[in-house]
Order: sequence, then structure tokens, then C-alpha cells
Amino acid sequence: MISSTQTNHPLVDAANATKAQEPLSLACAHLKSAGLRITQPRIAILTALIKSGQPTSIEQIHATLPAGSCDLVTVYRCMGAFEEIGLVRRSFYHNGTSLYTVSLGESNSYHVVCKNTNRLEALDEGTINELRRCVQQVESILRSRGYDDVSHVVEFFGVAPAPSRANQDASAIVTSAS
Amino acid sequence: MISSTQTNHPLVDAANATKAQEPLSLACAHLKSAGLRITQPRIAILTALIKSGQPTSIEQIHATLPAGSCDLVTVYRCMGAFEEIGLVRRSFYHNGTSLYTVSLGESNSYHVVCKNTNRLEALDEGTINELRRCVQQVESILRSRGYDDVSHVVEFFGVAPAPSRANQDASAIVTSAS
DNA sequence: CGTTGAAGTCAGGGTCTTGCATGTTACCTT
DNA sequence: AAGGTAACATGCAAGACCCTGACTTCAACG
Repeated sequence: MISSTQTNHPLVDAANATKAQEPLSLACAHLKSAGLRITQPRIAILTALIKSGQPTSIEQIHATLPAGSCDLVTVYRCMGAFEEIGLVRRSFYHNGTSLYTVSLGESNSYHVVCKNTNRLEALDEGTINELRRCVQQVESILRSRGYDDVSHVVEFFGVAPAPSRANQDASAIVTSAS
Repeated sequence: MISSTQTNHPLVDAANATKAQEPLSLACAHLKSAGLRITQPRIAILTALIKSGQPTSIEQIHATLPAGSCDLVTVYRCMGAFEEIGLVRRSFYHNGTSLYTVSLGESNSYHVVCKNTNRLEALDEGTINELRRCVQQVESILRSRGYDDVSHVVEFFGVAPAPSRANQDASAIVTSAS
């Protein structure tokens, strides 16, 4: 239910990496270099995650997957593994449910989550950049203090303005992973 | 069964706020002004929270309470209510478990949580201030966008340096509530 | 002293984890 | 290039953990 609209570009499926849609290839390379195997379910999950482009819950990912292409438990385990190798970043809804976003080199994006609807909306560029700078500084301080495997979670919550919500959709919230 | 240690000061109850050890009084005033009742369990919970001084899980709070002074469910409900009126801020462990800190006017503090031990350590003053400034700016932008009841969660995680951990203890992680 | 919010109790939901048998991948041999 | 094999990954079932609701009983506060 995601992207019929977004995905009708020419080269969209897995194997053929031309140059535009290679995020999947990148992700697979990441998997390989981390010593993880590239399996059907993992490809399906990563594809869904990439297509989504925003923090997505495990349930959502699972629901998106073709049919019974992959067990829910597998999605949990994969996300856990992906997070460990830094392939995805974790964030949360206000209720604590985990959300995941692929992390392929590009810089983090930060978002606001509506406390009522869990809808996501992006922050503006400038703000994101400043936040990022600030957060990275903290992380480097931590590393210099001896902390390992540093990551962070930065999320904003609020009740979105009810009336004017039709125009702008989801976006995201958080982030993690140094 | 509330505060034998903290509360044995002369004026400990709500109304008469002298100036030193009044956090409990302040908290009660906050409750009152929000239209919530000041009950035994709530006082116990707030006392525990104040004494702890750092993000604490609901389980921990409940374990701290005297004996069967208050049901676990009640702690959950109270924390929910307290969060709603801004009396406490919420944060999370890396696994998503909620933590709470009393929020009595003083400014937020930010922290690092060890991914392995869940131990907390404070960030340094300067960093905290910069983070705070940045975060507050984001929140004011959100409010101007029409968001209501704005809050945030900012947490840093990492694996703490194993050897040199004895000297420095817990601190906290997060925060929330505009 | 009465109203009404809050606590206690019990049951249930959602999210995530574990254990074990089976299936697949990736490597190594021929 | 084909086949064999060890190890990792998956599916399935059960269950742990954290949190929320419904309902009755209790107590705060006017």
C-alpha cells in the first residue's frame, strides 16, 4: 500500500542496478561486508524499507511484504541484525514502538511524530542541519570519553494541527547510530 | 510511609513552600493546579522519583516504594498522568523501556546510556546547554507550525568503557515535554 | 458528608524474544 | 562448473515482558 505511485519508475526491481536505484545494492554490500548472508527475506525487507523512505514499524514492514514472503519473527530478527551492523537506525513512536529507517551513508533526517495519529512530518533543512551538527558533536565527545558503538535517538512529538493536515503527510522522527 | 527521610523537615506538605527542600511541595502544587488529587500513592511515587534524581523505570520506582504501598498499575497510571501535565519527562532505555524524571522547572539534563548495563552518565554542562538551545528552537518552530503539546526525546547510547566505570555512576538520558 | 477522581484487582493486548527443527546460502572440493 | 557441506537464517510455536482497560472499592477535597 505504499508506493504504486512512487514506484512506477522504469528500473525498480532488485537485481538490475543501473545507478539511480542502487540503494538495495548498497545495502547488500553492507550486509556482505558485515558477514551476513543475503537472503530472500532480507532483500524483501530492505526493499520495503527503502521504498518506504521513512521510519517504519516492524508491523508495517511485514504488512507491506508480498504475501507470506517472510515471517514476522524474521522481520524482528533482521531488524535487530541490521541495527547492530548500522544498516538501519531505530526510532520510536511516542508509545515506545520501534521504527526503523535504512541508513545508507546519507545524513540523518529528523522528524516530528503526531502523538495522536503517529503520522510523521519532516523538519526543515536548516533545523535538521543544526541538530545534526549538535548531535554529532556530542557523539564525538562520547567517543573521546571511551564510549563505543555510539548512537542516538532524537525525536520530537506533538499533537499535529488538526485542520491543516491533509496537505502534508508523513515524515519521520528519529534516528540513531553514530 | 512517604518520606521519613526527606520529609521529616518541618514544612513538607504542599501549601507551605519555604524554599530549600520543597521539590515535593512544588510537585504537589503542580498536581493541584492541574486538577489532580494529591494522594498517598502519588506522594510516595513523587518522593521516590525526586530521591532518585535520574531517569527511573516504572519497575524501579515500584520496587523502591516501601512495601505494598502502591500497586504497579497505579505507578503506570500516575506516570501517565504526570507526563500529561508535564510533571515528569519520559525517556527510554535502548530497548524501549520507559524512564521518567521529575521536571520541576529546572532545565533538562541530557545523558548517555550504556547499551549493555543501562547505566546512565551525564553529559557536560556546555554540551547540554547547546543541545537544549537547539532543541528548544525546534520546539518553538513546531509550535509556530501549529503543533500542540510539543515534547521531545533526546538520548545518546553507547557501550561504556569497561575499565573506568567505577568512578562515575548513573545519570540520565533523555527528556521530553516542551 | 457526598461527589468524584483515584487505587486495587484481574484480565487482556501488543510488542518483542526464545527454542528448536528445517531450509538456504556461501564456500570449498572435485 | 557441479556438487557437497557447514553454518547461518528462517519458520513456527510458545511465552516473556511491558503496558492498558474494565470494573469495583476507597479516599481526597469541597
